Amino acid sequence: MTNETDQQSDEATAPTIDALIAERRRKRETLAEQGFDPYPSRFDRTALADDLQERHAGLEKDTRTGEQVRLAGRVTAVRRHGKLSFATLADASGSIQLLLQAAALSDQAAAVLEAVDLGDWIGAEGEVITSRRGELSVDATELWLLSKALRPLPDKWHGLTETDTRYRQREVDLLANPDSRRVFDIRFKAIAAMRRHMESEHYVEVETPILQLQAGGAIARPFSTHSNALDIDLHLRIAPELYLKRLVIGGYERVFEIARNFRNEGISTRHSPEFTALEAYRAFGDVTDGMDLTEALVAGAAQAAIGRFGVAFGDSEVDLTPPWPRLALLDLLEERLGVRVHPTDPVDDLRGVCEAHGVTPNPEWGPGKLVFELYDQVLLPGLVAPVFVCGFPVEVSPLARHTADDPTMADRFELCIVGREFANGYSELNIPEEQAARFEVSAAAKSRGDDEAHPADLAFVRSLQYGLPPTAGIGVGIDRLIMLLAEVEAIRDVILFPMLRPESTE
RNA sequence: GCGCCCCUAGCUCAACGGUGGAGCACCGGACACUUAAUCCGGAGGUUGGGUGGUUCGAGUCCCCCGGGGCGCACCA
Repeated sequence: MTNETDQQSDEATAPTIDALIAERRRKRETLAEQGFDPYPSRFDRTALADDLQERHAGLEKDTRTGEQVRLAGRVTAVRRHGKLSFATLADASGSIQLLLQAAALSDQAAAVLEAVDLGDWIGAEGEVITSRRGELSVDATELWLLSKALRPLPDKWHGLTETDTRYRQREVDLLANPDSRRVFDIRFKAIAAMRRHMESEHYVEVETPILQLQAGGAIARPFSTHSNALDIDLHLRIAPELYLKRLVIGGYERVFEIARNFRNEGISTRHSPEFTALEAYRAFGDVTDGMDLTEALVAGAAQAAIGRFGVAFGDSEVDLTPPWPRLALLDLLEERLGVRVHPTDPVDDLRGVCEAHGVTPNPEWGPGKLVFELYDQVLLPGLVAPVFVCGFPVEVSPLARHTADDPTMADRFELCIVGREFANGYSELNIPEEQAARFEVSAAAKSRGDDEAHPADLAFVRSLQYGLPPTAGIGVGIDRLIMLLAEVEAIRDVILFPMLRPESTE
């Protein structure tokens, strides 16, 4: 921290916070003047709070264990009683009480106790005991200030509620709000579990380009940037799909990437401009293997992250216990609409069905897109319990293999839970000529100004000409899965540092 | 992009259009078993910004700007 930065913040904030910071600085300087380093370079700890709590659970009150420990963490509470004080020390594992008797403290410990503020990082050494009231404590004889919190932490009881500050200063949110920690612990446990599962299935984790000449693999508007060295415009990836399939062509028969994707589109409770997806490709598999993998990943993530299959989301209670039904889209639509639709139906008929169910058809939409919109707007919202919806129109699946007996439908599934889509997968289209033809159609649409068309990627077609084996591919929306598991409704609550407008300078 | 709502001390919240308060945190003091410690005293404010408007008087009503939230539209 430089003086320049300090001065800036001094000018930018109200005088009272400056007074609070100045007071904490004064305490730090006092410690330094007494010869105690306020910023030691390291600290060796020998115990974690939760480990002590577990090992000494149920101990009688007023017990001395004889066990000497060194702890480190943040001070979250101090209760001073003249010559006896108590402090709560919180580390990454949990928290434990420090018992601080003036007569037992070293000179440094006494000075640190005098100078300590809520939020400071400290180290403590002492014997594990229980207090007269029976609380497990460390009867400290030594204290070290490890780093001072110059800024006061949010109210320990009420935490931090302003969402703006919670997102902009996530570190403060994390240390003030246990529920925020809970959500991100779920996130990281879920992702770790999925990674373990992929590893156990012998998938190789790979990294593919984020900066791409052409943003392919999905249908979305990309972010743009520029390479100075090459003097070319580039796009941030909207999906890793095409590169992952090229790796399968190259001989990596099972690959996956936990990929940050970027889409220059609307921001909402459910949409973040950068979001995380797990994409996986498995040679010699088809859409059925994709569903098996998806089911194992999601169920395994739930088990690892929250230890149960039941979740309450919004007004819904859902049971994620596998297996989940695999039902044909066209059957589900027939059941829901009372009429059987198919991409080969006359467009006007399909438009009529749309209108009858409150879907306003866009004149540009072909029959496949009309069927898809019926699914998306009419069927999907009612799919609460987990279900694999199988079989989607080729028209809206430009990279998926068509069904053996129906050239207008693709071997593709979507996983639907609580009326939302959580995963998507298909048997990959591996016939170069057919892929080229699909690109031609979509590129023509794109040149007519259709933003929703997939761009033609000739390099990818060339790759397919070297031979993509039969391959199953899946994509799982990680952020939305975490929302479901953590039972939170805003995508920003599961992203550590969500994209926000620039902070106001006023 | 459109509509509705929110922004008051470091944090959490009050204040009919009539002198901006409380709890926690902070400062000084007391206190040897507390745990949202307690008790006594004190300090802390350009009410998101606006030498915009209405009014005798604006935190409060209106307008503009900034940020955020929710809903709708696009999207996963």
